Amino acid sequence: MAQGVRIGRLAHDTGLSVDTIRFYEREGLLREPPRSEGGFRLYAARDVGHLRFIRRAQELGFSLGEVRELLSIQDERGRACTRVRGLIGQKLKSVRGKMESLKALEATLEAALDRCESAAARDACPVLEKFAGNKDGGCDDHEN
Amino acid sequence: MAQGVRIGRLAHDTGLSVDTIRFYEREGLLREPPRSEGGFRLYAARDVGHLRFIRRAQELGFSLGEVRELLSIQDERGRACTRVRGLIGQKLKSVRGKMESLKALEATLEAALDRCESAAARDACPVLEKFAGNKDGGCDDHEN
DNA sequence: CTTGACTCTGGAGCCGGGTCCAGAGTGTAT
DNA sequence: ATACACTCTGGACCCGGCTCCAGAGTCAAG
Repeated sequence: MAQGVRIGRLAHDTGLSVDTIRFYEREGLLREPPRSEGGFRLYAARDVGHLRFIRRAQELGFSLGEVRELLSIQDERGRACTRVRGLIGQKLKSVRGKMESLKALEATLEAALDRCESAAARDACPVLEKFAGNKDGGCDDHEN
Repeated sequence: MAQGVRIGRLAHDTGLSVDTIRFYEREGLLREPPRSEGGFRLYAARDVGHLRFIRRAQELGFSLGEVRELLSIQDERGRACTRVRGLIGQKLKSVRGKMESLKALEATLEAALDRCESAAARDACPVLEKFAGNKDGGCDDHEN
């Protein structure tokens, strides 16, 4: 076995499964590595970094398609930042939107909990009212 | 047609597709509505609110399974208050967890954006380098 | 040389969340 | 009475992101 580690080792080192790595290759996220005489994939150290990049980007909420785009951007250094900035800006916006909504939901759930704890929970359910924006009776009509 | 609107109208009013509404019914997210003589579903006004609830919860990142759970919480208000309280508490916890991660995500993205903005356009993109966390050359070794 | 772990390929399967379709029936406007 | 839009059912299909499998080949240790 000349240069490089086999896929199992790479999987172990990155915490991914062998299948996932091959899947990423098929999907064009990971270069096709050189092979051994017998056809085994032989990975270099940098592939670990590459896979970590993919995982990190994914954790940041980028889809595999977007990750592919980020990767392709790397090849066109120079112009890269403008586009990266755009992608990140978009993500940031959607993350902030989600946070807004979660904050509202948190408040709603807290209120519901308070209400529940102060016992008189036969009033209209604050969760439904807040969520459904349903003026005509809140939870009451759930007798299906 | 006696009481209620047909599915097309409901779809129009909620911005969902007819198929999606039937799908939600199959999945147990929407009650089975009464039918006309001929078998057409007849929806009441409250179903609009119900569907909006589902959409809103979904937008907040809840899976359909979780939405089903939220709906069941609503149905059990008053009675089973203990259980309701527990479920709401759980939800609150997970909402806070989600907010935590989104906050971290936001910080990361913001930092990335900052770095990006302060870099000269022809340097290697700092975001990509950071992402890769690759000490032996950052983005540079992407010759595939 | 044999054993046993590892890897190969191609393809199927899974989950979530829908979306589309055909063929038959319903409702209503003229 | 007839045209036309709408709705019904059941099932197939799609996408993303994996995961699993069989059957064949590879490699290193003993």
